[in-house]
Amino acid sequence: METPPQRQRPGRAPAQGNRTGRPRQAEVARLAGVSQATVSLVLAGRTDKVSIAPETQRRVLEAARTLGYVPDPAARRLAAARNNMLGVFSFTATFPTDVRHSYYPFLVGVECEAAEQGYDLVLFTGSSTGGAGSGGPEALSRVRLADGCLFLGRHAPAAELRRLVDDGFPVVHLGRRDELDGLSWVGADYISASREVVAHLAALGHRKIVLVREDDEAPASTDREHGFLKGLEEAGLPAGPDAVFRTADPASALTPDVLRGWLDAGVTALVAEETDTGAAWLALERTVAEAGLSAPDDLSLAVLGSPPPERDSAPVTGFDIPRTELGAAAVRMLVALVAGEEAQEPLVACPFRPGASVGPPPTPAG
Amino acid sequence: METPPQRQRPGRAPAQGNRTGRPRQAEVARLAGVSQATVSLVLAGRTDKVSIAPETQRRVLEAARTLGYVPDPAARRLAAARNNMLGVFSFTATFPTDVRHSYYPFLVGVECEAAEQGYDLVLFTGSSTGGAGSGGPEALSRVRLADGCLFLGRHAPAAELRRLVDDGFPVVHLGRRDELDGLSWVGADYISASREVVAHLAALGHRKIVLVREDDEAPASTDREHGFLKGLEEAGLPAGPDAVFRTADPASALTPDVLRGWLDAGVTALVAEETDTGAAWLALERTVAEAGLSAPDDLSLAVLGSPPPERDSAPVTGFDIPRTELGAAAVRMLVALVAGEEAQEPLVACPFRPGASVGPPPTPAG
DNA sequence: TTGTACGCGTTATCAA
DNA sequence: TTGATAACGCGTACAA
Repeated sequence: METPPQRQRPGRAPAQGNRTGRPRQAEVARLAGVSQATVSLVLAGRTDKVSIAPETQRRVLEAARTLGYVPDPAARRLAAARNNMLGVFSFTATFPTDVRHSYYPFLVGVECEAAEQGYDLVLFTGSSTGGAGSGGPEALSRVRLADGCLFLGRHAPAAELRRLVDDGFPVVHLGRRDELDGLSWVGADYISASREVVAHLAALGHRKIVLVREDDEAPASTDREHGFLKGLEEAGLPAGPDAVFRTADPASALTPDVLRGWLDAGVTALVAEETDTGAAWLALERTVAEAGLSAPDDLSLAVLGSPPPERDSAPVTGFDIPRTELGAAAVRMLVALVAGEEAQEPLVACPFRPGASVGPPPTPAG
Repeated sequence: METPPQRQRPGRAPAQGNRTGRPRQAEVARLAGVSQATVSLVLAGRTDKVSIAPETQRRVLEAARTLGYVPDPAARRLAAARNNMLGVFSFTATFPTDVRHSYYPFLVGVECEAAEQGYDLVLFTGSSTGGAGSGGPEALSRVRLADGCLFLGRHAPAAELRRLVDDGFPVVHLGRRDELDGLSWVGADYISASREVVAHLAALGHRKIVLVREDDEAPASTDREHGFLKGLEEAGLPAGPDAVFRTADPASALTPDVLRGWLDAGVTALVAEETDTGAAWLALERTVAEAGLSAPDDLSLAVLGSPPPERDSAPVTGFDIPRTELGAAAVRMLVALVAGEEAQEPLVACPFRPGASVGPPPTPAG
């Protein structure tokens, strides 16, 4: 074997060995006896738009196969602004110790739909863990490796998101997010679902219903209240301030006395919102038990969402949050944005879930 | 070579608006009144090696802050071959429906240690889901976006891994993997841990011990057998072929009759390997119950690993697999490789776990 | 101490 | 149909 002692000509003619040790299009081109541009065209499959001699195509493809050519994702993204990858950024630790609070169900849908759409997934871990660029604006900036990015969690910093959106980087937020205009999001239709729960109760004859909720300004909370009030209105029921019991600490504020006060006032059904912690529902459930009452005999109970899955008791009336479907919908929207299309319908319906905790109101005289 | 006066001056003076709408170093340079190279130096903090006027540095930093400059990860990777990100690739779905079979515990350690080391994490979903480049060699190639990559799962295709390794791309495999030389890996020290379990049994007085294992050539299985046999040897116990019961289907092959046969032959302790499915241990446990026996009175039982966590009965003697620590160790090794250093010790010790399923051998005559 | 020039690997636009 | 050539944004020898 004779390796002529050529001293590395700089630039022009690509030598056989490059920094990465892996063939680039230039090498393929040399082997196929064509130009690098032709290689790019053939490999990108754009042969219909520019039309290249079949024989040439064959040579290029074979050369690529021989050399084991694989495109460099970074270069692809840099040059074409696309590399067929979607980012997912979650602000809480992606792999929390407590699995219940994770975004697992969403991610199942995301992963599945991304594959369906022919995109690969790239997950970025949150800055909460104190990674490389935590704190700085760089933390969010790395998502630019992908063609677009999905954001999970309520606490996505507005400024950074704003920046991405303003730069025209495709972003979809999982969960309603109205204060940032221009930001696309998909979310569960808590309003309709909550209204439906109230309608169900009203249809059974309940005339006085109280909502127990936490003191939180998150859309997920306010949406539920809106839907609840709307449901009361539509059923012709009083929707005064007494209809909503709002407290920062349901566990201590929701005492058996409070509960009995409601019943004495004619309340026959209680509805609790569901949150990350499930505090409102858990407090309600516990207080009812402490007061020696039980649903649906003494009163009806419903939850605006799904109660923590750890209980194996009878199902509670409420609605299901279609987390997997939400993830999939988010991916579809992101793909649309990446393709330069308009974002579609952001709301995903929550199916009503009948349960054993709701019945007709008890007759007044027992 | 002179560039003739073309319209739309190429390169030289970067206009204010670029494709991404986001400032690049050139813009920062213009605002600070320096060259783009200076910006790069200052921003990279290499001011000690080239030494730049403090005043200049101040101007550059301020300009960068004013414009809200953030580096482009793709460009960074392309130019410098580094972007401070570590990849994680798992071949089974990253978010399986069945959480027990996931790599969750590993990932907890990986995420934590990556943050510790100042690296960001990028997760690539497996080709199993049928993503963009499933099947093709491109599936694995996208990991090149990161500085190095961690691979999870037994089924990482050898050819693709070989390619990455040959190209000098830093790769660490989670789990022993010897058939690919040059491939770095970290794994649990099943051999020592299994030996220790046998030593524990021998010290209690057991003289005849049988290992129940599946018919699998995975290192995780063979390592356990090696350690088991080594333990027998060191205790001066017979390590003949009878000492290992190997079957493709423990559930049907491990009958109460087989079990009684062992006891009649003087066997006083049984050891099962732990695998993904836990088939060997589950079969053993069930058969013992069916035979009307119980541990540790009638015989001693141990498992080479941790039994499925769903049981809330007494702890079984065996060893713990330090999954989280394994993830962390893998990250440390990967960081070393990325830095061009040698890979360190690949084995992580599995702590012995005392349990209630092991005791002294029953006295022959009851 | 700072600026010039080039390369990283790909896509895209033109002439030829 | 194909082949130069220019970006894409950043890092870095080397020259000034």
